[in-house]
Amino acid sequence: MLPLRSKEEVVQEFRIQSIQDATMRVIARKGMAAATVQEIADEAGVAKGTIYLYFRDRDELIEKTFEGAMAQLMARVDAVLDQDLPFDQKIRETIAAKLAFFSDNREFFRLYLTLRMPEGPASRQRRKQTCHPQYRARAKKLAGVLKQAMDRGEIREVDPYRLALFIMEGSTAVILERLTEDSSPADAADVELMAGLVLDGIRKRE
Amino acid sequence: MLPLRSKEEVVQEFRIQSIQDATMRVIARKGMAAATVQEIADEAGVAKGTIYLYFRDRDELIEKTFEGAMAQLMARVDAVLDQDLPFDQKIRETIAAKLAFFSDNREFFRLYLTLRMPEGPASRQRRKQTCHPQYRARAKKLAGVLKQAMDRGEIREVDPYRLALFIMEGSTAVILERLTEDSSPADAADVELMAGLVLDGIRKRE
DNA sequence: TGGTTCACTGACCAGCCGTTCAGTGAGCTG
DNA sequence: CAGCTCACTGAACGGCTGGTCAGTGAACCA
Repeated sequence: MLPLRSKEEVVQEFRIQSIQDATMRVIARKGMAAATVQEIADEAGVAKGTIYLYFRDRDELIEKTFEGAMAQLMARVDAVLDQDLPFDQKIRETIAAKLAFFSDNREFFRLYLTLRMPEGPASRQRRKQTCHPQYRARAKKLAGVLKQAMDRGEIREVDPYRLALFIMEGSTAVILERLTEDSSPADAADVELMAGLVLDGIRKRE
Repeated sequence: MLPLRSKEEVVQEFRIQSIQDATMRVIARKGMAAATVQEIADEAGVAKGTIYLYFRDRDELIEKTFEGAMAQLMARVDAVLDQDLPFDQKIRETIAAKLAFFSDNREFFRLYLTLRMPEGPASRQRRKQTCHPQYRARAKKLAGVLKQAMDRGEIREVDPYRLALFIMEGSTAVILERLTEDSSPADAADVELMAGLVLDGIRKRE
């Protein structure tokens, strides 16, 4: 019975994961720019050089780390959007999923903040462009769902992409605020607050 | 007849302004972290040392620059909020003011993005904490206006602060998108899109 | 058990950038 | 015009950090 992964592969994967986890923790503490390779190495319990066995350079490390975490969030949201649910339920669950994700990965939210938008044009950055990855892709996906609802006449017609941005960013802001207050009021109430705003906002005018 | 400002003061003010303008341009081009003092000096047409005659260090330079620009935006928004207008008009004009400001200072919006939220906890940052200044103050001011409208029964009751955040960030996202597309569709339409969403979203339920 | 491999280590290096400060010269003053 | 002032300059400095690579030793092999 052959194992699916060789022992080496398992070890390697474990290392990569440890280092990425450490990266997230350090960035959560210090912020993007101040996170040094040395500190990440210390946090991961390895030598600095080891990191360069698994990642080409600091930029790749951060990019990969971010992509990994982002993929998790997207997977959760996509799971909701792809389900066959009534429209308003999708909105509610999308928001709830995002909220749950940020609660699970409190530390991650700073990384998210700093990477959501690119820092400058591709040309001539001190640190090579550190991706703002599937931000648009996510917005477009939501826009698609909204468009469908418009076509079915469930909500009124507006520019779906801008509406998607408005919803995404608005709800993110509230969610982040919720995390910044260390208090943790009932999640459900927050979801209802936001979903209510959005759904009333785009309801057909009589 | 004594001049209100001595010649020296005028020159000094001019220098400070040139340097701050240059700072904004460089940050707009390169992003926050990659903006070096040397390049700012070149852009302003002065020697690197000169900058240190007017600003304690790089952090103070960036902070002051940001505060200056921010004050402009706040002044415009405050002007609207303090007027004696019907509530929905205030929402519309607030959004319009923000849109106009970002249009006038396209370059500024990157600075805004990077500074909107703090990068990390005060402790042990490579660059000393580079302020996220009156973000909360602005949100609270808007929250106050919303609260008044609730008290007067014009809109339904929800947590005013979170509502304010939702509106601010949602509309900012759309405005930034508008600036990123180089196209410049009619401003009025965008204002109506957002104001419409918000106003319907918080209208009293029948 | 001696040999070989190779993941891992961490001292070291090179370059970058914020900050300083001795020097310069334009402009004022007596 | 001599002398002084002081805003301004930019070469030099020092600290920091990303990236390197010769060395180490545990694990495996023959």
